[in-house]
Amino acid sequence: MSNSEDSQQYLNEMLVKEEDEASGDDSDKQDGGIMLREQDRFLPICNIIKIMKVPVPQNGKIAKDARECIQECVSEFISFISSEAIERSVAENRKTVNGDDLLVAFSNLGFDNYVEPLSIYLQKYRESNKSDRNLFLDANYPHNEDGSSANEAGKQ
Amino acid sequence: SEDESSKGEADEEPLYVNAKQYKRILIRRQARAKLESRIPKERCKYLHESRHRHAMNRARGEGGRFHSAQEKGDHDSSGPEGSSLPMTPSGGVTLSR
Amino acid sequence: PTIDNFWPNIVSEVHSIGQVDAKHQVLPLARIKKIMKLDENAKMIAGEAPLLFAKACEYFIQELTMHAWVHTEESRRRTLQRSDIAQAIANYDQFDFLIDIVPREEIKPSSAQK
DNA sequence: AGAGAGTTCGGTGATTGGCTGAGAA
DNA sequence: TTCTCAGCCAATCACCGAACTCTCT
Repeated sequence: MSNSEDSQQYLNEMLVKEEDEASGDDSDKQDGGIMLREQDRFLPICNIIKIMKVPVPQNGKIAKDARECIQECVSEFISFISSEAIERSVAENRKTVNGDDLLVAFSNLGFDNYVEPLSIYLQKYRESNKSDRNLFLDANYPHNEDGSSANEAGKQ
Repeated sequence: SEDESSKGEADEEPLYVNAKQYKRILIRRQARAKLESRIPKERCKYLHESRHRHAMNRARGEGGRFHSAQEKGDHDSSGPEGSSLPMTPSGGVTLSR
Repeated sequence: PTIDNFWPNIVSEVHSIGQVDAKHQVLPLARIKKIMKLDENAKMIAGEAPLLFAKACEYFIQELTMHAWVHTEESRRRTLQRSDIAQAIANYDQFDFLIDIVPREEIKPSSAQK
């Protein structure tokens, strides 16, 4: 429908943006239905807390301010890396952001520590998906591929 | 070539930041500015009205903790004696396996 | 459990993973994808991208919390609070991208400000 | 072919507040 | 010392993921 006229849409949104909050502070606005809720911008607070408790000692406590702060930081983390990764995928004339774009983005933005474990994780994910598909497809339609009998059975 | 100080810095940000992130920080700042109007300025007390009501109507122990919804309305008031054990969850002994 | 051992432990931990279980993730992939889609330049997103982010976010939360907890202990407290996170962000230049989310002014205690 | 967006659907864990001592001040 | 506030419980229901279809390369 509206694929190539996006620029116009964004300009319209810019114009709509104005000081609209004048009176009342507890009732939320239903302004044309474009207001973002917390569950659209953040990851669930419960999951965040669970992960925060890992490096904190057993008897340690976490203030509410701190939980919400981390919650906001994580969303910025995702957006920050995504922004770089998306730009790379666009630069290579691809419509889809893939895992390799993310890995490059992590590297370019100075998150070098993340690259090795995430590369391994990504590789394992692609392996397990491939093996699942191959087993399923081979059972139904015996396809012949070059070196298709690469079976992996490594488990601790 | 890790040089962070040789940036033609804008007059609005006097702090030096990671050179690898500098450009992206500025781009993200613009992107967040576009979203600013759609973001409520303060956090709401709770996310869902239905879950708020659910929490308010739940049975609570003496210490304010949530308690198993054994009964809703007060029907039993014969003291904590006699039925100290609520019920064995699986009907069997849960000692050890 | 120290900062020096954090990434080596992560690497050995990821090696011990047998098969990646897309199910039972700690963080919901749909929510991660929704956050990525808030970027106006985002068009299509590969399924592996939110999965990678789910892991990366775990690492990020743990590392930031761990750095913050150092300042909690320095102040001889048992409760991690927002100012500890602000200090952690100020002291490690990998966290610079959060400078607008948690401004430097939020560092309350009388401590060194670069 | 394969890969992702947009549905729909059902199963399920994140959401949730009152009391009280841990602990910030 | 004073007094704020985070942990503690588990039942509902909004939301996540799985299974589809459809489009695009």
